Amino acid sequence: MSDATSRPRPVGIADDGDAYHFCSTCAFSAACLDSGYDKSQLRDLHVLVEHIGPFHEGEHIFREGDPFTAIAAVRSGTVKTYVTDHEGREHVQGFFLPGEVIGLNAISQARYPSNAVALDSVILCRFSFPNISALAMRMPGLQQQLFKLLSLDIGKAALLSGNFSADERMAAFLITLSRRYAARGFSPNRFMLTMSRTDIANYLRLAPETISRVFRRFQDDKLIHVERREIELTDRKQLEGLADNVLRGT
Amino acid sequence: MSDATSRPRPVGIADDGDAYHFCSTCAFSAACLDSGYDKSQLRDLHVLVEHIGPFHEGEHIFREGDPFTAIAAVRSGTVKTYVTDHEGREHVQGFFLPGEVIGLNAISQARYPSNAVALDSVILCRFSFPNISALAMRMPGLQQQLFKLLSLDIGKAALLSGNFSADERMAAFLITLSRRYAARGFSPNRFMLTMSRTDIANYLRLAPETISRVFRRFQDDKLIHVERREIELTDRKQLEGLADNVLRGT
DNA sequence: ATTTCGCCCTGATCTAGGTCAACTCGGGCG
DNA sequence: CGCCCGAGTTGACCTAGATCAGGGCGAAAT
Repeated sequence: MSDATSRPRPVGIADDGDAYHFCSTCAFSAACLDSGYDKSQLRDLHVLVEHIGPFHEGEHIFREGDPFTAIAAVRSGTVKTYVTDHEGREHVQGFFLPGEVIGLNAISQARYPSNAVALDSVILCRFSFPNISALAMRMPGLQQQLFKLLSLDIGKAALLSGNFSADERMAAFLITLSRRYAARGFSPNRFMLTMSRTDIANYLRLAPETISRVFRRFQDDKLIHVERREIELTDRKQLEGLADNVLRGT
Repeated sequence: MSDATSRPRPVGIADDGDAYHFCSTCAFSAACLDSGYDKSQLRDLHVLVEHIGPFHEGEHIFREGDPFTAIAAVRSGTVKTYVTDHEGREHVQGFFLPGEVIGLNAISQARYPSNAVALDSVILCRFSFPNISALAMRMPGLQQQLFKLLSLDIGKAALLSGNFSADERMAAFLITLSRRYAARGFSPNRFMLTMSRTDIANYLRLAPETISRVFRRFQDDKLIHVERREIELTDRKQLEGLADNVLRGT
């Protein structure tokens, strides 16, 4: 999990006593807090976490087939994962915002099954998987957290797979983005689309032209206001309604 | 995880010394073997596993929203998982053959996010999740196995989500079924489709009529021979070729 | 300031697959 | 044995979204 150009910056844990804040954005801090910890565990955490980056736009974090060594939480920026098929068409599998974890689908084959690329400036919290799973053996909360994260991703992948119209898919995409930003304390109704129209298209299984047209129609219907990559959700109710079938209580 | 009509038959472990064979079909026996075990662990296994069923065709194993208590390995039969949307359309999420594990996507919300129904006569190996995850704290191999299973399901879900033609999807479906049967020692080229055309359609995001037509065309092209629910793959090479884009090295 | 280049938008057409309707067939049941 | 019923098939259309082609426009490079 590193490019030639990436510059690893191991940071570990400060010695000033607030060690449990070892990574404010990452999905594991809560688990570690919940679990309590002792001196020996803290030593483990110290070697466990490593902040890497920044990766800049277009830089790859890992590539399909790379040996799996670590999962990583996004600290800042957006990561896109994708695969390329025989005919060279790109299939985008997901976008990962701050706080979300990449690499979980690599565990089963011990290789990353897809490519991960930075869409803007990205900093990661890297966790050696052997180390974190060893640690999970001693911290029930951490094991639980890992199970939850994995289980969550199964559900996430199932969303895409349904049989939905372009409008439904787009609405679900926007609402999901909005909720994820909101969960991290960003504005739920006004944010940047860090990915291109083409990326969105490949993610939603639509043509880029269709993305344009749906945006246009949503805007004409006063559901959103979109300008370049800046978007505002102006009629959440309606959007949620459209997204409902796709998201179903998620 | 039980219907009014299901009849739980706890079986636990025989006292005759070959305790590690506590369930020959389920995905965890290998992990337990690998990990070694001691007397106290065996006591845990004893309360851990429970064979339930048979569920008969159409009988539900769990329903959307049911509180999550256990995962289960299919011992025999086929399980279909699905959700129903606002308009009453059914979205089939997966088919589970002997040896495969259902309920993994319920961990994150502590509720089953979908329905599970028996397509034929089904017997399950039920594992209380609190118990098995507690046990995993002491058996590294078991924890590893659980991580792998979860990770595998993420990848599986991603397959459906790609942007593929009806032919590609169908070929991938058949090849996948074939491989899964083969892995369990059944014939890879001749097996029963335990699900209806409509189920296949809902799974592949196609209309039932399209399933019929693709079957017909595949048969005319000598790729398969299908009669009622019995199918034979007569040109695996070609089918694998079609499926290639979808499966990509899987 | 101008060029260039990569996104993005928009209109005109095309098509894979959906929809609708009619028919077949086999299996359960009186 | 004949009836019924639900699953499957087949053919005739239709439509959502893809594809193709052309053009605009902002940001970086020259």
